Amino acid sequence: MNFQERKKKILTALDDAESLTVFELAEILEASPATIRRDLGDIAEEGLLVRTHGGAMKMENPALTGFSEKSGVNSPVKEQIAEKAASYVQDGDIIFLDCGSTVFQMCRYLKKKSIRVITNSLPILAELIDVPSIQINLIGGELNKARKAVHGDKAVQHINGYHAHKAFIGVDGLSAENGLTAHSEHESSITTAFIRNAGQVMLLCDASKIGRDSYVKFAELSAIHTLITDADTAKTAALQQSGLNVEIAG
Amino acid sequence: MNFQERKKKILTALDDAESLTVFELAEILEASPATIRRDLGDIAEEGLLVRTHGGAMKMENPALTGFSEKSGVNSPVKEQIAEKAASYVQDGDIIFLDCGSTVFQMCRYLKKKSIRVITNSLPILAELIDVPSIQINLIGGELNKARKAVHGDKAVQHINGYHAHKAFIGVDGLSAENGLTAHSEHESSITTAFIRNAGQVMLLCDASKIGRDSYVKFAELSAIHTLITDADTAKTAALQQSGLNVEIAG
DNA sequence: TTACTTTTGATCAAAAATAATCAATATTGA
DNA sequence: TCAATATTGATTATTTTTGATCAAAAGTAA
Repeated sequence: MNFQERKKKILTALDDAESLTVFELAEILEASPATIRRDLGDIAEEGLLVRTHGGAMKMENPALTGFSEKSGVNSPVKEQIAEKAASYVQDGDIIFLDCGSTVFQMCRYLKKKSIRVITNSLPILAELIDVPSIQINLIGGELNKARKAVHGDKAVQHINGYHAHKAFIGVDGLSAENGLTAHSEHESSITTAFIRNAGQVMLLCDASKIGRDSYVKFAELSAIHTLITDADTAKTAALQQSGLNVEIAG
Repeated sequence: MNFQERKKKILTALDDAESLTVFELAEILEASPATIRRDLGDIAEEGLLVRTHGGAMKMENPALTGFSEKSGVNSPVKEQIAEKAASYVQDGDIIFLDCGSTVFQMCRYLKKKSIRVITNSLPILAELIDVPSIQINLIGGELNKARKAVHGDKAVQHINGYHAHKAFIGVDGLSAENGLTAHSEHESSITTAFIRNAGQVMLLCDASKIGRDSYVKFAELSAIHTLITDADTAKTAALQQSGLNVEIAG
């Protein structure tokens, strides 16, 4: 049985029982306690259960923490990009965090830092709200329930009232010809606002999106200071020739 | 049994009994008094109960735990007030919901309605986000982690950008002499903004707060259209003489 | 007030659980 | 196929939790 299967079974089992011990789970899953501990540690880090001494308890409110359940498996690639991106954040920074699964993965690596986070993403909010060293400003506006994020004119105006040292953003498409593209104006207007009001803009983007264009063209390549990606130099060559600073993660 | 489980049981037990001794809890949880004392110390530090000499008491206004405030602390009185308040909400309404436990209880009774809710409270957000018939606007600004709500200048400015049919608010104190009073300026400035931008203002307030004054005086009685309370007419007489419309719940 | 009782917080040793390490096995990609 | 990588389970060292003990502090009654 692999990790994904065990994860599913553990969460199902915890849904019935309020809480279970490592040994109970070891018996249910026919795996060793060591494996169960590793699994529980990983799942707890995703915020889907509460680790206790000796076992685990069901999360009371997975409503807003459910980015990982929505996007299924967080790919190792996204994690590497997120980790690299997080390494650009220093204590004392004020940063914008866009909504999007790769940016969300940064949370893990931000928890040890002393920073202020300004975001429109509810999963990010849920993930960081219990970290004492991180202060949070929430972007207000209309709530997009599907994306678990805030958007709209009011949100853009609100972002314009802030200035951050760095912005970490995502896109749907990126190419030397068309710059940054998205598949919705709602999203792109928020991202544009982050770009406009940040000192440095870091774009997190996995290889699959490079060279691909979506239909809303919302920013030039020159708006970005650094692209953080897992793509190889062959794919990013055109971008680098356009003067973009590229950082390969992994 | 581990700490997380005991914590849950202690809070549940305290919800029924008003207060319990260390020895009573030790018996209920089958743990030693030393363990109970440690637990009570830790939980008290989180602000979820009041430590007394020899035991613990229920917190009247515990900081909203988690996003979704589960069972925990809803008194029947607050529920009656909340139900009555919700009966003032009609389909199509745009309403402001303040943060505070009584206003939060309204959520239960709002779920069948088709409305737009504008709020600064994260527990309310979490409670209503999955209701398809309710659209939500989130007030943006600085996040107060302890209260799980947004506040600050930006939040007030943001509220000023909206107009709602009705506002449902709470207070810490209410009297004919001093009007509405609060514990903190942060809270009161938000509530003031709701009052200023709503067509009708409904004040949800249990009997214990009537005739009591807190130290930040932030609005006149005349700002309120209807007081919804469980207090008897003896207590509300002075308020009614000042021209306040009083609705008794229950 | 003073004497007496209760409660507490600190300390400590025992027990339980965990994290780290390592070898064996399974999986993946060339 | 083989080499490289990842996963698993066992072993060991470390950490956490717990209950007992006891002096100090807080509460109570005279």
